[in-house]
Amino acid sequence: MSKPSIPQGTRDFSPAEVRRRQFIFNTLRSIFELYGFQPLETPSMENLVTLTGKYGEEGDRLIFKILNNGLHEKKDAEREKLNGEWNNILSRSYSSPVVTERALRYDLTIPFARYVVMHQNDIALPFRRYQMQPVWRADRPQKGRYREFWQCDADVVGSTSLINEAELLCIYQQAFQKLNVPVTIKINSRKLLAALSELCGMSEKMMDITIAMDKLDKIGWVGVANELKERGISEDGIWQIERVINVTGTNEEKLVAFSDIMQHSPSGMEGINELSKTLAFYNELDPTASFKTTGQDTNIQIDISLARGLNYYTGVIVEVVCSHPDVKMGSIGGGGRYDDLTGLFGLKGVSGVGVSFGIDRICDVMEELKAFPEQLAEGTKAMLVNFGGENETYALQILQQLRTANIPAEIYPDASKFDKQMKYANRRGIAYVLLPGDEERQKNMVSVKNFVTGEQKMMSIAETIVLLSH
RNA sequence: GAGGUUGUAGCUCAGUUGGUUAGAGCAUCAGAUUGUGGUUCUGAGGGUCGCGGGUUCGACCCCCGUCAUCCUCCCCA
Repeated sequence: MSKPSIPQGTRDFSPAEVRRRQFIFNTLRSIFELYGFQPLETPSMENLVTLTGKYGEEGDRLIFKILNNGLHEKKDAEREKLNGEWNNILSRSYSSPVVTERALRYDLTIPFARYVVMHQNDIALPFRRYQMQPVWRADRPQKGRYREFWQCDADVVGSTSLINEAELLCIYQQAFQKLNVPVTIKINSRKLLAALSELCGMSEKMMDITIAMDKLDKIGWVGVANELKERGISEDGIWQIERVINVTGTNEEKLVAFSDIMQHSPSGMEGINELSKTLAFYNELDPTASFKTTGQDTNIQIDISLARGLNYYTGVIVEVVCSHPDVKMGSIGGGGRYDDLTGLFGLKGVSGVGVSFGIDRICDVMEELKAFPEQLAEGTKAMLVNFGGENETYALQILQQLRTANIPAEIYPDASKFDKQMKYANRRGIAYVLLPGDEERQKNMVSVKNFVTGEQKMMSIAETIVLLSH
């Protein structure tokens, strides 16, 4: 009598929830297609070696590994070896191809890079693809964090043009506009972060600096300064960082201030130039232009404290957060430029840039904001009541005609009590109930009851089809 | 890896300082009503109170352990 359950961090989706999620998928798909991206799907599992080492130390630990099967066929000697390896795995963070050589995908970017390398002769560069599939992480679940969740990614590989960055910003902008979610799009460059760590005289501490700075929103400058200290950043370094963080104003003003501070850093100037060009391209393409009165008020903001976790980014990085004051949710999307992603798999010199939508969080946010359109509940339009006997046969004939006319319809499969059938139709929210009884059958008609208004009228099948067709 | 929350019927939850046979709403089934639902009334079934141990004359309640859950930190979408 044990109650059934599902694994931690996973969810069932009810019919209504699936419809809401599909609304998001459909919206994104249409935008991706509009911008010329092509669909791609990759397997749920990858070879473990494809994934390890790509997401940093923390990321590696969160990869779901798949136990090898077919082990019972092993010879005794191999089984003994297996036992040894198994104990190793249990005792520490260790993996062995004897025990596990596959893993569930952790994101869509690395499998995409793997795909590009494997199919480099088949694809025309630059290659633009979108991908909407679930990913898995062995994280501790909590609000807005799941072990199985969906990502929708759009990436371009084989082009270093910043037009790509600008287009991806447009995609973010247009998507969240269509989804009715107010957002702030933060933008930064890893090159600025690299320059900043040079400025501090500690290039090797770039990761420490960026991780600490990324918490600015949460713990404030004092908290960040403390963390920087703990991470071994010098007083002078902290002062340099404070100087940069204190820069405010419009994007243009920030870029001017940064170029003043970083004028002697080639990498810093490069980052500034990238951001400036990206924003210039964006202004030409801006899908929200017609909604704006001036160019001043933009939700795309340069944010020097933006870091992004994945360590393969090298250039422009972006992150999307919901800007509604009542919504407390981490980032709902992110992405950036990775100069040498495919290099990890042996294909040098192919630069890529991409963005990702975190569907599950977007769905949670839209739920909270009641941002879904009302009319998503379209399902069965008409239900035929089952009166049994000859009337049942008659009902099936009507049902077939309705479906031929492309009207979503169903019959109550059992000749149950009338009120039970009516209650069922009511609970399902079906718009029309059709009553094919003795009288109707003899006249070759059917009584049509509108379940919203309660009105009922007997009419021919042809008239019924006309009524239900819109 | 660290800290906290919760666990009682299929679901959502009450349950007094620790006291006899653990309750409600919804859902299910049956009936008032074999052609009229969303909104009526009546009745029925359904619980090893997460699991294990302890304290006690007596435990859903107190203590210890354990498992599950959700949340916070870390990290991330």
